[in-house]
Formats: sequence, structure tokens, C-alpha cells
Amino acid sequence: MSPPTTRDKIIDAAMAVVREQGVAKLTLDEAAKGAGLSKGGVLYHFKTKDDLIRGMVERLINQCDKLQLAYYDKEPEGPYRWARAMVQTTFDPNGPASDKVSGALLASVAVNSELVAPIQAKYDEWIERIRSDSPSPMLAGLIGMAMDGYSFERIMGLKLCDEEDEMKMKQYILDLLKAEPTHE
Amino acid sequence: MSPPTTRDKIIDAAMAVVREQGVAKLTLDEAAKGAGLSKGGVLYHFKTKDDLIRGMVERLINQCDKLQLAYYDKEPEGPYRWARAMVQTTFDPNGPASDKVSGALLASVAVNSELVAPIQAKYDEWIERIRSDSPSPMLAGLIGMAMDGYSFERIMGLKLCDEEDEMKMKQYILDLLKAEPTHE
DNA sequence: TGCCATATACCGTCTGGCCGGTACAGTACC
DNA sequence: GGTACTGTACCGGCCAGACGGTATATGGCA
Repeated sequence: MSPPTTRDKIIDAAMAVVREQGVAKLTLDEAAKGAGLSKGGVLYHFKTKDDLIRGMVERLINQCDKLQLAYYDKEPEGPYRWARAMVQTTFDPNGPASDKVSGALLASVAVNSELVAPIQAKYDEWIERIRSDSPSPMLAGLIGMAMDGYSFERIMGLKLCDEEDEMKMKQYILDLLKAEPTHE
Repeated sequence: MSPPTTRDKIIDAAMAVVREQGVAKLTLDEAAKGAGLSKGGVLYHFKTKDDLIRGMVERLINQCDKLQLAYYDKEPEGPYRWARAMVQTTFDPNGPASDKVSGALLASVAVNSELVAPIQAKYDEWIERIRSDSPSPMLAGLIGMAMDGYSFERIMGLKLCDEEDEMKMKQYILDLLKAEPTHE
């Protein structure tokens, strides 16, 4: 990996602002300060604030997608392979539930709901993937919903259980995907 | 039900703004316009904007709680009664996935993350409830996460399937809660 | 090798608009 | 005449975006 470009540094800083101070505090000035340059500099790389958020969303999507593909490779073959990869991705510290990337979603919804569109597109793709190799699409769908729930809870700052319980839950879900090759 | 108070009308209008224009557009002026009065009028009822959001959050909590209790009464006795009530609540058109109430959560997170606190408190209570009568707390927890996922997806404007599939999913989940009285 | 031209990357300043909040002046009903 | 409520006018701060400028690198060319 080459050293992060200025563009990347700005996105990092913007994510950090959302995480630490909330979406409302995400200003060009603040992002600039975090990235170590001036607002003018930020506006050189991103023409508008919406553009910056687009960049954040793109980062979110790429990061999650890359992660999911990596986990897919690591998972053994067999039914529910994509679903298993999704579970691993969700609980990964760099996954969608991570503070580091999730700000993008929040920012996009808060500022301009049109900016969610690329997420929706990728989202459809993910769902399609998971359905493709799941003997019970319903079970896979349920678990997919739950993974979203987990991610969103983290983003919103709602805690439903401590970390120990989370690991148990992860294992429980993975067991479900082993034990029920052809449920229904 | 007595006719809605001005206070209620303001909250309704604020919710509508969040729903239709996004959190960023939620201003005192806009909420006032929606409620049919001036900003001064709004500020008479809510001393600050945070105060208004607190009101929205309170509304969200009360509405969901009331709904859940009502469904609990309607559900037949037996295991997973609270979990079943939660599923019904989630899919209810006035439930947490409803456009009409969900804006509160978004607004609170976006504007001032401290305002989420009352939600977290209620949230803990709901989780406790569900665990209390679930033979498999893991299954109940999974379904709870999925219900959150569904609600949040709606709030964010992400669609995972059409309405027909949603109803199938609801039925699938309710069947799970019948078929597995003592899973694990 | 020296000179100009252009592109890239960035800074600092300014401005116009928006928005939260204040102050105060009604109005209407009891 | 007081209380509950609503409107109007305004202030001060913040912020997106525009703009003009600067420094450095690159490349052509004589």
C-alpha cells in the first residue's frame, strides 16, 4: 500500500469527525483541520461537501465489499458460504459496524438522502449474492437483517449486549448456518 | 383521544420534515411552517431545538412501547410471547420502522448524540423483556437484531425486498418462534 | 543550460445566506 | 388584568462555496 493520498486523508478525517463529534459537526473546515490542510485545500479535492460525502460512501462500499470477498475466500465451500462471509464481515473490526467507516452512511442520510443511492445498489448486489447459495433464503435473509441491525446499532451508539455476548451471538449464527443446510 | 395539542402538531411536523427532506433540513422555521405557526410559536413550546428533539424521541419511545404492550396482550400465552409482540410491533405501520416516528432517532443522533440516551434506556428494558420469556435467548436476540435491522433499513431508505417478501419474512419469523420452543 | 509555460496542489480571505435564539409586541380568552 | 399563546424583528455566529493568489514540479525548446 502506497502512502495515503491527501484525498484519503481527508476522508479519514471526515469519518473521524462524524465518529467523535457527530454528523452535525462535519464541516469542511473541520475535515480540513483533521487532514492537516485548509478548507481551500479540501475544496480542491472535493468540489462540494456532497462530493466529499460521496467519497466517504464510496470508501464504505469498497471497504465492505473487499472484506466480504476476502472472507468468502477463507470460508470453506458449501451452502451459505456467502452468508457466512457476511457474518464474518459484519463482526470484523473494519467492517460496516466499525466506527471508522460507518460515519459515511450517517452523513449521507443526514445531509442528502440521494447520496444513499450507491449504497442501495451495492446492497442489492449483496442480497443477491447471499441468496444465490443459501438453501433457505429466508434464514439467510433473517440473518442478513440481523447483521444490518448489529451494524446500525453500533452506528447509532445503541448497545444491545457486551462484547462477550456478541461473540456468542456470532458463533450461534454460524452454527445455525451449519446445522440447517436445508431448512424448510 | 383529544384533538392533538399544538405541541403534538409541532412534533408531527418535525417528523415529517425529517422524513421528507432529511435531518439537515430540520429547522425551527420549517417545523413551525409544517405545524402552521411561526418560529416564535415553536420556541414557546420548546425552549431549544434540542428540546424539540427530546420531544420527538419521547414520542418515539412512547409510541413503540404502547404498541408493543398492546401486541403483547393480543398474543397468546406461551414461550416467546414478548418476542412475538416485538415482531408484530416492528412490522406495524405505526411501529419503529414507520416513517412517522423514526425521524426522531435520526435527528437525535445527527444533532446531539446525548439525546439518544433515553432510547438506550428503553432499549435495555425491551431486551430484558424479550429475554425473560424466551426459551432460547440467542434465538430471541437474533430476531431482535433482525427487527432493528428492518427498522433501520427503512429509516435509511434502504430496501431489501418488496412488501410481499416482507410479509413472508414476518411469517417465517413467527413460525420460528412457534417451532422452536426449546432450541439449543 | 537557461527560460518560459503550464499543471498540480494548496492557502487565506471574503461573502452571502441560513439558522438558533432573544426580545418584545400583540391577541384572545378567562 | 393576567395567562396562554403567537407573531415580528432582529442579532450573531457559522458555514459552504467563490476567488485570487502562491509554491513547486514538469516539460518543452533554443
